[in-house]
Amino acid sequence: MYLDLQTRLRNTFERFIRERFNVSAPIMIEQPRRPEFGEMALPFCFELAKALKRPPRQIANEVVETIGPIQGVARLEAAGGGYINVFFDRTAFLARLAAGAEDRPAPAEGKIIVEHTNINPNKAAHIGHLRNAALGDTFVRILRSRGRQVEVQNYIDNTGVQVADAVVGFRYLENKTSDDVRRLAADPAVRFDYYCWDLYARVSRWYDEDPARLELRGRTMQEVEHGQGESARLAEVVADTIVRYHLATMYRLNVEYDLLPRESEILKLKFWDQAFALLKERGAIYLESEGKNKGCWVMPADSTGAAVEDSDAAERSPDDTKIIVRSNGTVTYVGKDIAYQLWKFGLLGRDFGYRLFHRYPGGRQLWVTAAGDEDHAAPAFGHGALVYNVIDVRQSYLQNIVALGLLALGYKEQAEKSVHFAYEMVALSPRCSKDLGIELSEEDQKRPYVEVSGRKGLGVKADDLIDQLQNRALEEVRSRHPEEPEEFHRRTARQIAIGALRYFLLKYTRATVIAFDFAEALSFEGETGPYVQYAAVRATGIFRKLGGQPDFSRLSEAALAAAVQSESGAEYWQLAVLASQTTAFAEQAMSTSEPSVLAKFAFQLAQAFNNFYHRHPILREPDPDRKLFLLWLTGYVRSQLERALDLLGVEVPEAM
RNA sequence: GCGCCCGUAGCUCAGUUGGAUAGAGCGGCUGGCUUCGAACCAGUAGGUCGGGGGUUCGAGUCCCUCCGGGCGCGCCA
Repeated sequence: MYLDLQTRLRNTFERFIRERFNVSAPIMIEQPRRPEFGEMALPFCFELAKALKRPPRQIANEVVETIGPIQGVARLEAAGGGYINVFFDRTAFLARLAAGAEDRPAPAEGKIIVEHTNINPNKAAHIGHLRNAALGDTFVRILRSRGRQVEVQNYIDNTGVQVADAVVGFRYLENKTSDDVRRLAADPAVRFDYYCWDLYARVSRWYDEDPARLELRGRTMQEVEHGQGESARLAEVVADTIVRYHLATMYRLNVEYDLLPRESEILKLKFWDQAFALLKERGAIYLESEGKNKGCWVMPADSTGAAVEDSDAAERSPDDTKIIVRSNGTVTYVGKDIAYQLWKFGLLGRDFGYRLFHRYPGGRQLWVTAAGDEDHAAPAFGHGALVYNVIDVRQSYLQNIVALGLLALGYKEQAEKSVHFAYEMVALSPRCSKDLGIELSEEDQKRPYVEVSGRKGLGVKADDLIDQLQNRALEEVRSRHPEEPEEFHRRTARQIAIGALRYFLLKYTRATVIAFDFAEALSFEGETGPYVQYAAVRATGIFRKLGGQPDFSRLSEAALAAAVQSESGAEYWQLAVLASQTTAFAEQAMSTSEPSVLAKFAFQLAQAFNNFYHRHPILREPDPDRKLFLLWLTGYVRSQLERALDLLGVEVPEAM
């Protein structure tokens, strides 16, 4: 609705100024600062002033006088130094909203692959992982709402060093066999992921005490990669068990996946060998014959991961290359990542096998890669037209190298369509570290925040935080609704806790470091998820009291006109027109890859509704036509709040 | 050293490819529950947008420079 009108305006003005002034200019549309300035403001006359060498206000006047009527627009007004303000035909706009008109997404162009979460399966998830998943999942929801076909992948590095470290811990620090660990993992009294969290920190300290012990890690890693023997069996138990924990944790936050591509299959199916052959064949990498990188296969790249000027390989500085294959013949992490990225675009010439891993209660199927025991009825994975990798900003260098690898292979388009969806880390505020009982060095105490470290066991575990939020919410819900059954208390507390958590993680822009603080994260007041949920719940409450939805087909155009022209008409109108912008904000969140704009919008709409709710006692409205209108408006705002929250992955409770 | 990011109210943050009088939340102060349930609403105080130059009709936004902070740049992942 709103978006359609915006598009219509843009096209109309573009055509008009091209015909009248013989210039083409992009038409920016912005939100006026104040409601008296109308619903949309166009500042393009300022731009035109330069080309035409005339004062902007004069151009604005001319445009307003000569452009003629535009469908859906009541009037145009030249304002300020040269703005054109657009005033909608309010009654017509509301009538179309009431008739259920909606903005349609533009036709989609191929599959989008979004990779997110990607937690090393050797310990419990922490708050940093939650930010990744919340951002990734919200972005996916937004893409899907705009008609895009999306495949969500959660990459599992089940043969990497971190898993090897857990194996070292069980095998050499605790003298456990794979059967012992299997029993431990199956013991309902043990939180296996928490157990591993501590074990991982212990192993890291154990290495620090005697660096010679790192040799054991190297050997273990090779055994794990090889896929056979006791270490490999142990690794499988650890990784598989912890992946299940991670999926359960993420499911608490309403996050689901389509596919778990695993490193073990990348190895078994020789993805790297294929990529290596391609890279050599096309000259993307070469064997270094001298210098410190002698014997390594390297790719030209500068220290930011950007391409370097063509020059003779012999003269190139070792600093302008990135090692892809080590001198001992083993491949680096980026090498495998290049292979994986090629597969995502369907460029590798090789595919995984798949088998069904899990069926979510809502019906979505989660598949995992397989080799040997695959199910041939699996859907077609990969072959993306556009790929988003949701990884924190510290991975920029490696993400650039991956894209550069594609470019060096001649896949310019796919290199451009490899998007690093970057975000800043979640760190701990000094106060938070103190709350956790963490001793900080003097140096760390002076810092604005402390980095989370899995190695040190320094961080807030995801499930601990969710539990805390849930307990707080539970207390609150119980005291407010003592008459309701325990089942209601638990369900509602969960919805509120997740609403608070997801909103908290999404309200910051991606470039902002979140210095985690319990007081802020645990708040249910002010700019929080529960505030927005509460606004929607209040609207529900009105209809509950009323005993159901009235028949809105009885809402006449005359009643709409009377309402917007009434004393409070401007208020009603502003609320309605704000609510009608849900899709426009979703579109903006998508095009800027910035979910926070949608979070901010949801809060703004909730705020507007709460104000309206406070000022207008709807059920006591004496005029039946007006009452029907107010009920319609309430229902409409509620539906839009629910939509916005759904895109943020937040549910609306029945009552709060 | 090179590259990227950040610096806006006491605190935490928004600020729409440069636009109209810089906005929220928290905290402070004042007021509002006989109600569609106050997880709420209203009012109020609080700003040389890190400093300095520049670009232009117009700069929190772009450029340069300085200051302060963070993160990258490994035969780790």
